[in-house]
Amino acid sequence: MTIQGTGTARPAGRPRSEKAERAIIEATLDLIAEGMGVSELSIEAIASRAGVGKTTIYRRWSNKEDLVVDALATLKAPLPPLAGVSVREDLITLLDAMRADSGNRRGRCVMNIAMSEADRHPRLTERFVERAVEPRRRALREVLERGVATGELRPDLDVTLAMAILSGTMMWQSKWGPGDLPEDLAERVVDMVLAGMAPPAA
Amino acid sequence: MTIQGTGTARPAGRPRSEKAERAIIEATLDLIAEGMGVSELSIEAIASRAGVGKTTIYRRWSNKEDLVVDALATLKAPLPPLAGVSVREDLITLLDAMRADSGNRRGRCVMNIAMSEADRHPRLTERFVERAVEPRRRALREVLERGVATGELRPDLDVTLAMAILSGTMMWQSKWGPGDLPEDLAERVVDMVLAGMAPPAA
Amino acid sequence: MTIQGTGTARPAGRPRSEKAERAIIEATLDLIAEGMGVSELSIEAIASRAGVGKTTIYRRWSNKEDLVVDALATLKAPLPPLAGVSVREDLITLLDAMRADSGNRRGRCVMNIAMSEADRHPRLTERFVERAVEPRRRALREVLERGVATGELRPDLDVTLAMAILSGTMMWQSKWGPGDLPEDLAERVVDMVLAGMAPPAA
Amino acid sequence: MTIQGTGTARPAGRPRSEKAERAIIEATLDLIAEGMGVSELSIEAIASRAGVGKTTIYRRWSNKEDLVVDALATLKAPLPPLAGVSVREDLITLLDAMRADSGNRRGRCVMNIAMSEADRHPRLTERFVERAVEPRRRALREVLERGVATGELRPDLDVTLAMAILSGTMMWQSKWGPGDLPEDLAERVVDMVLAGMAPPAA
DNA sequence: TGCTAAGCGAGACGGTACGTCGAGTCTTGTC
DNA sequence: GACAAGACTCGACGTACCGTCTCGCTTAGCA
Repeated sequence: MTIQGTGTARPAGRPRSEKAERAIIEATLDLIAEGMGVSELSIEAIASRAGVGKTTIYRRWSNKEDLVVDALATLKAPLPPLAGVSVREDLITLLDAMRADSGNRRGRCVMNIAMSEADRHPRLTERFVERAVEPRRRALREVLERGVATGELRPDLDVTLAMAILSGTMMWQSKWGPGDLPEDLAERVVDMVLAGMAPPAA
Repeated sequence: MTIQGTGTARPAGRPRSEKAERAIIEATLDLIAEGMGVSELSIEAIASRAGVGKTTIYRRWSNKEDLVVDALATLKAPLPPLAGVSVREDLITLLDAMRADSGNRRGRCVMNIAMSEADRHPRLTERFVERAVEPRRRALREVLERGVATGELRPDLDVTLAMAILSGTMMWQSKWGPGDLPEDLAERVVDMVLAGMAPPAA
Repeated sequence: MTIQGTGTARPAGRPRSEKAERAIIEATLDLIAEGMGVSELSIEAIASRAGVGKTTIYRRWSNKEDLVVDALATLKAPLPPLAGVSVREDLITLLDAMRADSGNRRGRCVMNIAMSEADRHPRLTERFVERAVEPRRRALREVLERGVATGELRPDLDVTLAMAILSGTMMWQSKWGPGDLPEDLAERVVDMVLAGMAPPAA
Repeated sequence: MTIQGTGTARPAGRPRSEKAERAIIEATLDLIAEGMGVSELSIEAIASRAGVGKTTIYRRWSNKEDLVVDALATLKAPLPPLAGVSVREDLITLLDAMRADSGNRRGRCVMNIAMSEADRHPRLTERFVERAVEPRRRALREVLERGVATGELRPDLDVTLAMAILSGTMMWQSKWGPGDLPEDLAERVVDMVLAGMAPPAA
């Protein structure tokens, strides 16, 4: 009505409280980390733990999924910087980051949510893949393709399949493996798998 | 007094209906296959779809977890018979069974449930692992150890790690790979991975 | 089929157990006396307290009402014998029987049931009135009419109204009056009411 | 902090809806009038008929009794004004109000409930007596005592007993008498009973 | 003495209502 | 106009009985 629009129009009235927003996200992650799935998670519990009214949540996110996606997104560690020297080292760096991500309670829950709610909440999965999975996938692909180019890996390598092997192994380990993954896990995986990816004679 | 006890004494009263039991399991699996997680799943819906009173469900299973475990357990395909000739062939057979298991809607849901509810419902996971995961793990281990013994695989092979690579790759593919997994997937995985497991010189 | 009907045909098979029947009635009355209404009363509770299967109850009574009617019917004290000398004495006798009937836990409950379930369970009421109320009403009417005939009561007495006054007063007392009705209550009521029923001059 | 407290501080949050409250009471009375006792009465039915969630009922009344008491309390007609001229006229006025109260479906049900649930739901009875019975009892007592004072009634009258006679007669009639009580019933009762209460000689 | 038919206790069956909890929405007064 | 508080309708929870239905066993008279 009286928005004169000097650039980004500041809406009338009291601005939204960033403190509330942070409290909501934190409460959500806490509850997820305490073992709740998207469905066990109760908006009422989040509101209560965050010291916030339910309205304040629904004003920002129209449903649980959206809130969960945003909460999980704040959690993923940034991609580690790659040395770019050898393929082996870069792979170990990447896989080790995955191991670390799954090493703590929260990270493990992120994976659970991501993997389990796939069929149930397609939009959640879609957004999660876009934000968290794709960047890692892209980095992995780049390293492998570089390896093929530099001759560190065999020229006929099925890069997609190789990605599946590397990622899948790490995920499987963090899911079904021993509670605390050994520190040199990434190294050992890369070494074993690389053997099948190395050029025939070398 | 007049219990003659020919082995297991039949308890007094009307015996439980096997038909009802089957209907409940079927309804549960149907609903899971339609995309419901353990939490979205409503006992009321199961009862209604099975044409059964809620009491009849609660009489047998005291909570949702127990029911879901029993339902999932009826679902897993039996282990495929192994030819036992070459390690490569047996591995392909095993991995292909995993691919098939995950190829249909129900199988995929089984995995989702199993993987997602792990932290949330520890008893569910425990029982599921015991019934479904362990037998497959054991078979895989046997094949690999046989390969080491016969010299088809390198003598210093880390069998546990190899198992993780094989299983993880298949799981990852069925989770994040294309909708319909290619028929020769198992073969390609085995071939690539075997390269790193074969004896050094041969 | 082979009933030859020598008088009352004994049906084939095991005869019904009188012990069970008595136990059921007793259990029913116990539970009513413990403050349950026709609706709070649960067949399951009756069966359990009587040490009897539910079938055994339903075989005899097709619904709760019928059972309750039969149970209550066993409870009413028989009408007291009337001296037949003076109207005043006979009235006191009758009213005192009503007082005694309502003086104990069970009797009071009978009245509660009878009065409360009237609109709800018309058939119950109907049968209860027929068995328990009518005989008393008839006795009262006879005494009053005899009084009119003998001149002990005024000739233009509205007998029906007089009955209502006498009965109603007793019922009201047993319902809203003090817990233990005074022993001479009937006498005092009759005396006060008779004053209005006596012949004008006398 | 900022509660200025102009008398009774309004509690935080959305205030309770009076409309819902009225709808619940109305639905309750409707169902009672349709012949349901306290026990047949289902909260679910009340909620559904009132177009209200069950929670909204349980938020206000913690059990059926409390709801029923409140519902019945809204029903009782206010005490009729008394002319205060003659005892006879005032008694007729009071008794006629009782007759009218019991003349309609709802009123009759009120009495049924009140009388039947006495032993079963002591708190219900207690509160009902306090709200509905006591005021009438008090009015009746005052008229009778005035009559004794003015000499319209005999000086040695047992007022309590007289009250029982008058009230009991009316209740008995409305319970066991003909469906539609005659219009002059109160008059006739008072006249007959007064005869026994009038001063000896006059 | 053994057969047949009904009664018996136990208890499972498909249902209905209970009283509780949380979802997502709406409605207050305050900031 | 955002905020906390909390009432709103709705629907699932797990429990208790309903009245019906098997079960295997008992109890009688008739053969």
